[in-house]
Amino acid sequence: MRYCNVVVDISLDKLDKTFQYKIPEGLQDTLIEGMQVEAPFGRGNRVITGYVVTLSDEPEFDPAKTKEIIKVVDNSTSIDNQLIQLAGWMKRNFGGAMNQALKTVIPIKQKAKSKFKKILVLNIDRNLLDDEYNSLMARSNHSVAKERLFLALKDNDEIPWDVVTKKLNIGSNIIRDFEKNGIITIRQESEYRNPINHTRENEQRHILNDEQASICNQFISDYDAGRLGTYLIHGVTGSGKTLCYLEMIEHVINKGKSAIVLIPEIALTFQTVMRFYNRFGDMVSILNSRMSVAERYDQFLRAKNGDIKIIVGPRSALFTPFPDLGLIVIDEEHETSYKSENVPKYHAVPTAIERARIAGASVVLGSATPSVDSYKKALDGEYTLLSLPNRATANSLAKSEIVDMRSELRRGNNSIISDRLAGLIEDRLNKKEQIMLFLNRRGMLGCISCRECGTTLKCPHCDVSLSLHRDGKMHCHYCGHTEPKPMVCGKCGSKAIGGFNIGTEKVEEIVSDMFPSARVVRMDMDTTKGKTGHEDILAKFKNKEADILVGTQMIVKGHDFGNVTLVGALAADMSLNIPDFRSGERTFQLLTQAVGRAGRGEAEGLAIIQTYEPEHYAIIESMKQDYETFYDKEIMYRNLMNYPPCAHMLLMTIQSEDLEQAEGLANALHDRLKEHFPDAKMLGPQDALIAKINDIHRKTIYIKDSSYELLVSIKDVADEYLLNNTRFPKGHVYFDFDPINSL
DNA sequence: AGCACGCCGACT
DNA sequence: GTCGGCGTGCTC
Repeated sequence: MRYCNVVVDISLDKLDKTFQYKIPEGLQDTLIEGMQVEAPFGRGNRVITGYVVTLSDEPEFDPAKTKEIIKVVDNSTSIDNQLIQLAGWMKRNFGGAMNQALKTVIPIKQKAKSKFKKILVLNIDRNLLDDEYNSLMARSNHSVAKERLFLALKDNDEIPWDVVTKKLNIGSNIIRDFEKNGIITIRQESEYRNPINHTRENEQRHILNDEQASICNQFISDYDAGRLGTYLIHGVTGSGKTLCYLEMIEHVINKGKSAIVLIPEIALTFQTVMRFYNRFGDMVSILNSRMSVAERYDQFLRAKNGDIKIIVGPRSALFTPFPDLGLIVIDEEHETSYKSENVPKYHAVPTAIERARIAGASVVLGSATPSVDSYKKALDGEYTLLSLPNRATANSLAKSEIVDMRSELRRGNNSIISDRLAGLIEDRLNKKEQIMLFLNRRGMLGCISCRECGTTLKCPHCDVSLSLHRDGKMHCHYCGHTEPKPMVCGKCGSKAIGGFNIGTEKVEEIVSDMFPSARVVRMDMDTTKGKTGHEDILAKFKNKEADILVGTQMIVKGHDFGNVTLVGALAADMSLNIPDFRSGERTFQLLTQAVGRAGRGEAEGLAIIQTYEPEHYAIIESMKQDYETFYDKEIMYRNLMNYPPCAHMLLMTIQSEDLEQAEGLANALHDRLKEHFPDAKMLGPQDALIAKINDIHRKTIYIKDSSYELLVSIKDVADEYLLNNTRFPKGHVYFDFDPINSL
């Protein structure tokens, strides 16, 4: 007997699992994973729709009670079907279970939920309510539930359905009874709000310059000729990439298609959204993390109904169910936020390309510092490379200098600010110009250690150093654990316990000390906690209410301040020391962005890069703003070391609360894979870079190979092993293909 | 969510 | 005994 596991298309936690059904004779051959089916459900065998998640020959449930599928819902052209196909592709290429992939792609849970926001409305006169109540009480004196509802209605004309069912604990049968007797009516609210509540400004259309026009025309003529594909726009900061996106989108919209624009969450600001809104008006909607599940679902509904044609949002906007998708734009395509942290750990770029292939659409990637992966594909001819080598405005790129912090140290300056930078800050303050100080904190774990015996203080739950905050307590960035800083070292008793914490707070302090007259603002995780914290600080700086802005990567992402003429990158090489093969790429991208912040206005800008490794090519080329040379050197290194994109990598993380289970499972898995794939290059098992997070032990196995398909089949073998694994029930394995941060 | 089952008090 | 009403628990 063949069986299939089905996720039920109902919005409820308790039903958020699979149900097994028998497959009737006639469907044995047709039914595959991902199909939409109708099946009997519950005692009354009411017909529900669901999605087939897995097929199997083994009953997992009492076969006597297992029912049969009714039929396959045939909607092969529907958008749901396209997205299900995409989910299948994601499962195959990025691991995870089919239902996890389905849930990422289709908002199953919310399906019924936000469609009907039900409200009970009192339908009769207040006085009549009392009569009804009294007559009920006369009939019986134990109708407690009805009494509760009457009392609630006495005080409120309208009560939300949720309140009635959950808080008052009144069943739907009673509500229906009230409705039948005309005491109440049920109002269903299904209106959706437009998340952009601003008036549209008069659009001043920019005329494309020659470079911009040329790449737009290439896209347009390809599109009109039916040549769909993937394009990579390599455009320096300020070259007008967004303008090109707008032009391309407009063309596609005029052809009756829709467009998805992906933007890194951090860049999803008011200004960016308004550029699209001013051009396209109510055709545009947005998606962001601050929206409720229901609000986001509303936008998907509007897209499905054709009410909107363009959506702007983060990674998840990729799954907007446009039935007539024509173009997917991914801005700042090198950003790490395009790789999902959750299973399936998909990357938005290849996933967008697959979605476009299914839907018959094109993809446009854009960046000033393209990812090495994408640039290689463009050079190999897999993508079409489009270049915007010049700034659109007259002002040229900022000049930049490298300051060697080692010689600074030799001269006796052990401050985090070099003499050169200090002098320039002084100068700019006098000229009433603004300064940005960018602290590269990537990979910095401002650790606290004993200077006597060298012990560093670690989080008791994670294998991570604690860092000292201004509140005098030590914090763990991974699990949030805090503890007070000890007075003496627990190991040797020395009092010389101190932090090497050079966070933004510290920089702010140092700078304020050095330049007492300067007004300094700081922007980091701590100061942007609130809803508008982000915007508030930026607005303050923009309005020249501050002279110096100190911050982490947040401040270098796409914000333009015309009056900034000096950018200082402190500890530029910090991110070079992360044990990750992409650290050079990351560093180059961050520094290039930081340098690009200077001189966006009339006055010429200058960027100072402070480093202990002035000879590193990532530092030198970012100073020169020379992407091509950086790429050549980086790809040589990747080639030499067999790192992506020259080869592919599968990272398996084996986790368990129990160290022995984690070790045992890792070893067993390794041996099994070695048996099947004796030639595969396998590293490990070993401790993960962070060997413990939240009391969960972590082991890793890396496999490198030039063939992605081989890695996929290795994962399949591993999956099969894990399915039958009974020796290590407490162990879990997570797969990550071409990992972004290989922690 | 939606549906039936079973308990409980009230009434014939 | 039986009837209507309410809470509970299950759904392959």
